Amino acid sequence: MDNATADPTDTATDDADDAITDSIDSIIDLWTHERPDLTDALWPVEVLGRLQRLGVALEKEFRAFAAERGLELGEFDVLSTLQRSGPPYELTAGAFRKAAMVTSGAITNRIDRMEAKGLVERVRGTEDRRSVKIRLTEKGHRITRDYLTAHLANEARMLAPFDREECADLADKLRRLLVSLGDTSIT
Amino acid sequence: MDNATADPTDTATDDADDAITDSIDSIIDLWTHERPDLTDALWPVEVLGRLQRLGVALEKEFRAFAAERGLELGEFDVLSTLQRSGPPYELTAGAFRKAAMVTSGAITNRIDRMEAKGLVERVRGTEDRRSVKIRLTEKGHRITRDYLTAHLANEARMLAPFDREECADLADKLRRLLVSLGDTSIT
DNA sequence: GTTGATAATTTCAACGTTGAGATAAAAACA
DNA sequence: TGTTTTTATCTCAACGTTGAAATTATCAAC
Repeated sequence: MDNATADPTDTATDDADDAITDSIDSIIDLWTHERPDLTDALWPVEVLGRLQRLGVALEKEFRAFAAERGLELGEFDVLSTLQRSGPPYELTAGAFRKAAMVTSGAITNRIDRMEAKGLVERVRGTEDRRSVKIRLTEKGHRITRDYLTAHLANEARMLAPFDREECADLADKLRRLLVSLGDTSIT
Repeated sequence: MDNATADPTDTATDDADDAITDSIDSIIDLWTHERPDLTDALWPVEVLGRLQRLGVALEKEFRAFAAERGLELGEFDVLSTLQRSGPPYELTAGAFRKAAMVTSGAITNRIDRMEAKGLVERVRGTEDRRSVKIRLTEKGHRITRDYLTAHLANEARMLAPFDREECADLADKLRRLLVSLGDTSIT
């Protein structure tokens, strides 16, 4: 709900421009008063502060959505990565590590749990026996299919404030930022 | 830490339009082939998938930046929240909980560590003795000041691909999304 | 074939967060 | 006054991730 200004001391701000503001506007407003010397250096916060906060908010949203369906967020990540890889619906642990941006220990842990749940199964590689293929089970397949439709509908709902053109423009800018941070195509 | 995969194997892309692609483009491409029935429902991923991925990437970036300076990411969060609150540079634990979007246990833990480091000190409220004021120490003040300048410079560097108008447009859209997700300021 | 280097995965302790319950003080009501 | 409800913080076990070390397998060179 309300962030920043835990104190009601902001009633002094009189330059009211009735625009709807979010928590980052509040934060920038506080900085402007406390450190006026930094006013001209605060502009990156308008973007990166919001991205940071959206990251936390979205993760919570998606985690709750997954929990309602008996899944951990990282587990859905593995399931959907497997399904979109296409037949035979199996990938190595290393592939998951890159796709999910987590360390190897996290992947081993996730696969352990998901194997216990019967969502995936480990298949030792026939050629390279160092690698282990993670294969989607029939149960995992079914759950992923059902989940995916609901997930996309939920995402569409979250983007209701935007029309398609705005979404496309937003997506383009976010892509440029991702690329500049080194998040290039996986394939 | 390798989200590398930046192999130049696409020097001879055959069917793609020469646009630079990121990991989300790859993911959407995979879905389009594996689940063509969902093609028209994938558009939210262009935005939310990128926001999710940017959230992870930015958190890693900021965490590494903090670690180089001997701070946990959450600790810098507390420090800067305190400093921008202005004199007397003290806030309650509850204020931090809202500002940082974390649970009470996390705040207690952070304050414990930061108190041990001498960055903040607990001051039991004189009026309401349930609440505990967290006050910035002189050492905490100094560290925050130094950190902040470097942090803003780092953020500006990350936004180098954009001009100011693009940043403003991006910020506006992100604000709208935050507000629609309930991240509003005091009205 | 044996050695050495490289590669993929697993193990495991340390760490931070979660979330429910405990503790304690203040406020509301009798 | 005493009782109940509400509010603020702390406690603590469970959980997932990290990151380095260990394990096991492949490959290259001799």
